Amino acid sequence: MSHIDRSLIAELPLFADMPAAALDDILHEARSLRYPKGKAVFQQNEEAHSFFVLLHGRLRVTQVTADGQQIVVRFVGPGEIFGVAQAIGRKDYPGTATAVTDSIALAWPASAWQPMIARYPQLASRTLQTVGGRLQDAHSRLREISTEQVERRVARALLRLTHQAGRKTPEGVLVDFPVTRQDIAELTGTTLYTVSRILSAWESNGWVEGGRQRILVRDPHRIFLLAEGDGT
Amino acid sequence: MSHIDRSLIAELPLFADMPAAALDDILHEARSLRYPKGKAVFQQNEEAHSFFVLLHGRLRVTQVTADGQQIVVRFVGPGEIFGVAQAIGRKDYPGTATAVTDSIALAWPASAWQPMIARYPQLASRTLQTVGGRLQDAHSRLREISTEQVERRVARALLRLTHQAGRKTPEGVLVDFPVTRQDIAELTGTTLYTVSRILSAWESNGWVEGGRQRILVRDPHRIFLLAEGDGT
DNA sequence: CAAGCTTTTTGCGCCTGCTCAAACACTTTC
DNA sequence: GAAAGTGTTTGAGCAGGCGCAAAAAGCTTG
Repeated sequence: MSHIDRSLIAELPLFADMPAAALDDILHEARSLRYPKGKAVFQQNEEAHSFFVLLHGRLRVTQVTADGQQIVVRFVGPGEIFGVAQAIGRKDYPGTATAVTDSIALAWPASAWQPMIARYPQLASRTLQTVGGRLQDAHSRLREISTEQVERRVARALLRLTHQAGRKTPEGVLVDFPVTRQDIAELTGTTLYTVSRILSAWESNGWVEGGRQRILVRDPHRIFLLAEGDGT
Repeated sequence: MSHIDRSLIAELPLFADMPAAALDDILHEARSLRYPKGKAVFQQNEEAHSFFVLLHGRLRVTQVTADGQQIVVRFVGPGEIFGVAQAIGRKDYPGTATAVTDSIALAWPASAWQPMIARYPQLASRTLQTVGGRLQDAHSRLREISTEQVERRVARALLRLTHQAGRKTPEGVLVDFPVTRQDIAELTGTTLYTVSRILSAWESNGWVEGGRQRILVRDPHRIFLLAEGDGT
């Protein structure tokens, strides 16, 4: 059995202020797994055999409808807990998690969840906060998709992406993982054609710079105004 | 200080299998409050002073956008915990909860949450399941609103309403609290005009029967087919 | 029971954004 | 470095559903 060093997780909010012995105890059941770009960590409807903490990389969580349409539920970044299906009372995963960059995750068997929160109740409490935050995100998206026009929704999605994974460059803020127009369409409830048109228009204004699976925001304030401002 | 009988909550899933002493302990800090139809239990952005369990009645939870547009987040029914803002790490309520029928709720001060889950960890675990369920609902709605046409979304919303609060009558299933066309529009991300047109069309087919703040589903299977079926 | 208010219906015109098609650009593979 | 694969752009046409307006239908209040 491979040993996992507690320093890998000691800094994460989920495990903050936990004694070293507790961290070692928690890590005892964990495996560390590599997911090369494109590989799925788990599939929608698959039995929820594990839950995870992402150590490195980036995942895209999607759901497909009965007729094959897809939406992007969220992107998962380092330090986040994910795949907590059994914690919210599900037997299977409600979505598919796919690595969009080479990723490393810790995995615990689903059966470890109950004993773990029994011994360390703050884990339940912190997971509740995480899930609560996701619920609010989902409600924000519902509010936006219900009431706002596509361009504004795309602006908001782009801002979120830069906050989640923005890397500052001399040119502006770059979304630091591969994102397709299709991804943005599935985040905002529109089509890849419409996203492409909107980004092209912004690019011709010099506000962003596109590229294959690449978006650089040259003028974040401008995008912010599109997202939040009045019609001016 | 008024005493609240533990029999009021002993049957609720949230408190299932808890000893009588624990229930009494939990109830010690609770107040029971009446909300006549139309009164708000709490307002969006208000400081989250309390969390609640609904004993009787029905609430509508809404959010308004900066420019005054509104969406319906959910309806709350008897037995449900709600207003758990502080449990998910918020200082204020993210939405407004309004009684749509005369309602009675138990209220605990927000400050009681941490001690309560420290003493009864299963409360955190069960709240996590509740919030997780809401997250899945929100994702379902996002999926639907992103990928489906309005008529199908209205069909789904109507089915949900009948499952949440349907009363069987000889004529069909009646949604057992006042729902306006506007409510359904705000649930499905459309306008009250479109909802009215759709319900009128269904009514002329004999599948539903409308009325002021009233919807009777005469042919639930038909509505189910609209929601789930292929295009036939 | 008349007046006033809220909710619902319906008509009409229009626009946002979708669909489909085709070309183009960039990467990866052999 | 050609070929194949994947992602992006752009045009043209069209329609689902929105916005507005006005009337009708139900409550409810004095």
